Amino acid sequence: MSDTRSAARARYHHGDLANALSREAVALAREGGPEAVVLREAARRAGVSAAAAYRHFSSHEELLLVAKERGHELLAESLEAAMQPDAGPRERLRALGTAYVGFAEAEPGLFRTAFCHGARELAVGPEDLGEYRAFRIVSDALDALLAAGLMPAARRPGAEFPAWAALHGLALLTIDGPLAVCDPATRAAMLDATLDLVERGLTS
Amino acid sequence: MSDTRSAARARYHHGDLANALSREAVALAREGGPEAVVLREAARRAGVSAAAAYRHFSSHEELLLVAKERGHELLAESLEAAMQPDAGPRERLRALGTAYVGFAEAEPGLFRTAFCHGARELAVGPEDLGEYRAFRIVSDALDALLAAGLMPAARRPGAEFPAWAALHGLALLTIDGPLAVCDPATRAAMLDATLDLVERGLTS
DNA sequence: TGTACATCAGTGAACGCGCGTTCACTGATGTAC
DNA sequence: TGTACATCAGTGAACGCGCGTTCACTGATGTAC
Repeated sequence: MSDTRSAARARYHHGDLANALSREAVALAREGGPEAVVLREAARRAGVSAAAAYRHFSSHEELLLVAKERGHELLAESLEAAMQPDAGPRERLRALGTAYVGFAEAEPGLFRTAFCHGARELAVGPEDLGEYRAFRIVSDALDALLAAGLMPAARRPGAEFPAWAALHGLALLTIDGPLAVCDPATRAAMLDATLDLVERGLTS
Repeated sequence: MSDTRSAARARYHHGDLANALSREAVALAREGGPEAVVLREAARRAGVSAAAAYRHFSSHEELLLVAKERGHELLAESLEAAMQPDAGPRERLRALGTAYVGFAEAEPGLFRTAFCHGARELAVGPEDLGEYRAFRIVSDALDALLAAGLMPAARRPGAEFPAWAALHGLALLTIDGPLAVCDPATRAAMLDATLDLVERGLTS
């Protein structure tokens, strides 16, 4: 009762193994990106045999997918948390971009996992957002920009992609590319320049 | 003499093994991205024992690095080939962006390898371009834009990053993200929208 | 021009490793009567 | 309330696999005399 978690682990029946394995998979992704999401290691950390994982996941790929989806979820939550609703649409957009790159810097492993190659792509188009919640959030920010009359209506359709692309690209150049070895001040300046470009590009 | 290559392979001394292994490493990257660059497989394809590779590369990482660098090289060549010098700076910039995303689509494995995590990052800053030739090319295109008076001088320093980020992000969303499952027409439209955003963002 | 020899670039077998996955099993749980 | 039994969630050993890397070796090359 004082420690239900370790008590649960000590029991022959774990009681919550599916969740525990998912948690560990996410922790592994966090620490080492998609390659680090190893079924045996997740089981090890959950205090359980490797075979036990197969009662809850049909394959390694399925476990990786969980980490991937959780990565997208946490990214989206991070974006939502960064935007206070009373701010103007321009400020919201900038806050969004800052949070996006900030998440990638703070959680590179998870970010890489969320966007890693393979392990099933989620279908999505300019109007069908699928499970990319980050996309939905960018979309809302652009709607706000449009509603405030800061953006030509003709430019609105599909504008999520250019905006997202700029942020996404900067995030990747920051964690895996040339900006990875730059000092924080330079990185902040480049983020600012990118936000300027996006803002100007949308609102001209 | 009629077939120097296979003759060379048949010989006990290969004669050009370092280059052959590099070639195979690039081929593997092309086919399956960085994870596919496997030292043993490169040796196998070169018709040589795995151990032989260690006469020319000190480790698997070194071989991977070769593929990585070659990826950057081919990307740069592809960009250069896409720009005819008689075009105006705006057109050159668009051609550049189109070629960048086009390269990623045509050679996703190589593109992913070029920008893959780990295996030593090359130092580079806004003024120190390092070995990223693509960066230099983007830089030149922006210089041309500036020289033509299409861009405020104050905006020029460090402008490579926002521009590059937008293209890079779109490329990644195209090969590993939501745009991967879209039809070519949608992809082309999103490329266009991104080029618009970049152009407007730079020249306003 | 011919021969001895150092050097170099290969061989192939083996090493240890960690992975995903399967299997026959066993201990715990909970339901039917 | 108590007992028989089906079901379920674990175990642990084993499978085959392919990897990077090392080692003692050997065949080819080219240089010195």
